[in-house]
Parts: sequence; structure tokens; C-alpha cells
Amino acid sequence: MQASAETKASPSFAIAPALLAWYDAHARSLPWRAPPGAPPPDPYRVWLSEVMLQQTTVAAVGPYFERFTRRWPTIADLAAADEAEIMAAWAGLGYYSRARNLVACAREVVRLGGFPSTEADLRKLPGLGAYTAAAVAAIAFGEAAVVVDANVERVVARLFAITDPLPGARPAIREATATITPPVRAGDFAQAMMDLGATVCTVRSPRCLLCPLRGACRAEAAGIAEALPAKTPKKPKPTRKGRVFWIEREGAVWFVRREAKGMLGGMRALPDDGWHARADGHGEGPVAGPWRSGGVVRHGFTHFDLELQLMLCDAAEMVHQLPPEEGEFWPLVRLDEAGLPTVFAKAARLALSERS
DNA sequence: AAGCCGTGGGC
DNA sequence: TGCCCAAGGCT
Repeated sequence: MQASAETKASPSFAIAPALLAWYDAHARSLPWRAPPGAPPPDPYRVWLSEVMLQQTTVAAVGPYFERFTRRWPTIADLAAADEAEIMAAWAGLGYYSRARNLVACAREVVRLGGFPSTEADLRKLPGLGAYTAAAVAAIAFGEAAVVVDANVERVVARLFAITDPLPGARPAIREATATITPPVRAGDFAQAMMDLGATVCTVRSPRCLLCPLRGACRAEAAGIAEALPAKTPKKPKPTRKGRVFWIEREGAVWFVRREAKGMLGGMRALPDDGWHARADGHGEGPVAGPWRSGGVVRHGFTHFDLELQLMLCDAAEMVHQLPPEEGEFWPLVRLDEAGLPTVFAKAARLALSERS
């Protein structure tokens, strides 16, 4: 296949040693990660940070990782914690199924008496897919697992000049990555590949002149580095419309909890008119009751944009006709602790600025 | 297997 | 400003 043929074409350049030498001489992209030569890191901290880092930037994860490890120093602490408190602590990080899987995984690991130490067994845990299982196996347990994230895909596609578009090129990229993964220091190698992708082999304007793998890179030699990896075009994002309701009484506001699955699953929320389930143009007509509009909240999700009309009412007359769903009045002075997803935090901010 | 699932930063 | 992107997983 293309990847192995290219590998044989440049046998003189030892990729892993060159990359590890570069890694040893540079600061880590993850400030909480131990320097090279340190004893093996705590699997709990490796697992927690890798789950937080799924599709999430290092800058966004940092404060959350510090907060979580300070509040729940061991996986036993996390497993024993109230799930609702963990969900609230995760608020703002996105992809909330990760928080639910985090709790399930922590409890399973405690039940097992500790983390599995192989990629195959780690892969069985909730929330650990191909990437995370390989990363934890390599970084925490030294297994020579093949770790492939978006950084590695980019670095390897360029190194081997793999021009087929993603996601179709994934099998070839994984095979090529396997050919350069060293039997020892696989964890450092994986982190070095990701650091290289984050700081040198970047999506736009790669710093090829600074790259320790320059002599081995087929794409750089061909002058096509920045064009790789190719990607299949994505579909346009639709816009959905809906309403959220602000029901306030005696310094408290009415919150519900969203059902476990689906959009913002399991998170505390403002009551809404079902915008999540609809892709049509509902939420534009008049609404019955003592409501007045408090403005519009716009929020972009991964696969649609949302325009949410904020509905306000004077609570006194609403006390006896609350929505049928379960909920709670939450003190406004503790709004920051409610753990609202960002779209509802935006709506709450607007409501507080609009009310009389 | 292609669609669903958040958010904030960079250009 | 609008678009692209990120240490992906699940169904």
C-alpha cells in the first residue's frame, strides 16, 4: 500500500529518535505533564486529561483539569462523587456525554480494583475509543500502542505525502503511524507527535524550517505540506429556532434537568419549547400566557445554529401554572454554581439584563 | 457508516 | 465576519 512503499523509500532517516530528541529539548504543550525521565504518571490523571482533551483545546482544558484534580484527587474520589456535581463541574467544556461516561468509567475502574493496563482492556471502558485507549496505554503504561489523533493524522499525512482525503485515508495513515512508532518510549513519542502538530506542523503556515523531521517529509520535499491532509467537504449548517422561558420568583429561577441523552444531555437547563427535536421553523408564532420577549440568544452548535427567543414573565402570576416537568427554583445569587451549558448561561445573562 | 454531539480561539 | 479547527466517541 502507499504508506509502506513510502516508508521503505526513506529508510535512512530515523524518525522516532529525531522526534524524541526534539521532544526532550522542548517544553511540553501540556503544562501538567511530567518532564521526560520522571516516573510513570498517575493513570487517573492521564485518563482524565485525555478525556477532557477530546476535541477540546489545551487552553480550555487547563482550568477544568486543575479544578477536577483538586476537588477529586483520586479516581476513588471521583467514583464516589454525586453525578450531578460532576456534570455541573463539566459545564462549559462541551460534549457532555463525556461527563456521563467519565462517571460510569470511574465507577467501573474502582469496581475492577484499578485501571486496566493494556490498550485492549482500556478500550472496553465507557468513553475510551481508539485514540484514548491507545494514549492511556502508551503514556501511563508504556505500551507501544499506535496513537492517532488529528495532529498525528496531519503529521503522518505530510511525512508520507498521503494525498487521499480524510476520513477515507484513515486506515493508510494508521498503518503508516504503526511503522514509525518505536517499541520503547511510545508514550513520549505520541506526545511528541502531538506537540509537533500543535506547534510546528500546524494546519496553516507549517513551520517546516524548524521541523526536526524535515529531512524525512515527503510533502515538504514536494512543496505540498500546507495542502495536506486533504479533507472531504462538509455539509452546510442549518439554523433552528426556539424559545426558552425565564420564570423568576423571590430571587430564584426555574431550572429543569435535560434528559440524559441527546443535546446537552443530563445538564441543568432553562425550560424550552422543544427546539432540540425540531429542524423546522416553529417557535415564531405568539405564545399564550403572560410572556414578553426578552430578546434573542444566538448560539452555534456543531451541526446547526440556534436562534433562541428568551421569554420573560412576572412570576407572581405564574406560580400556580408552572410547567408540568420536574424542576427546581435556583437562587440567583448562586447562578454561577448552577452548571449551565453555555447557551443557557447566555440566556440567563440576557434575562438578568432585561428584567425590570 | 454517516450523523450526532459544544465550545472558544485563530485568522 | 464567517469559517475552520481541536489530544473523538457513540450509534
